[in-house]
Amino acid sequence: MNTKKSNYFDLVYQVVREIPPGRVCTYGTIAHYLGLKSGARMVGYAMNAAHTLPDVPAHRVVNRAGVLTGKHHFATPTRMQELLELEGIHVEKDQVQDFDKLFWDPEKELGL
DNA sequence: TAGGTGACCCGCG
DNA sequence: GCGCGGGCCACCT
Repeated sequence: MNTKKSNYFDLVYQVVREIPPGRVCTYGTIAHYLGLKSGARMVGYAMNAAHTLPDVPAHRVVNRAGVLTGKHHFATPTRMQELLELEGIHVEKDQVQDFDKLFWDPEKELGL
């Protein structure tokens, strides 16, 4: 196990990994769920490091507007959208359709 | 060592 | 009601 890695990073990965297929979550929600008063920005940073982990579906994490803000950080700018479509999520112009319905709230789904 | 950036969000004008 | 700017903390160079 890692020893000098920020634990809160792993916490973000844990929540992201808990996101079921065909569902999406937001940075602010994860930050609030973990209690990261640091802000959703830190969650985005964790996603950047998520590239080191194979089981971190960062493509299921989008911003408050349901826009694939971080798609540009994937292997390819279209990788994120492709992955979401494979999950059955309709994405148009880098924007998640029915995002309001596909939204997955950990505090509710996990049963806080 | 120090400075700047960043996959964002909220508040104010 | 809408638009724009600032702010928060941690990682990177």
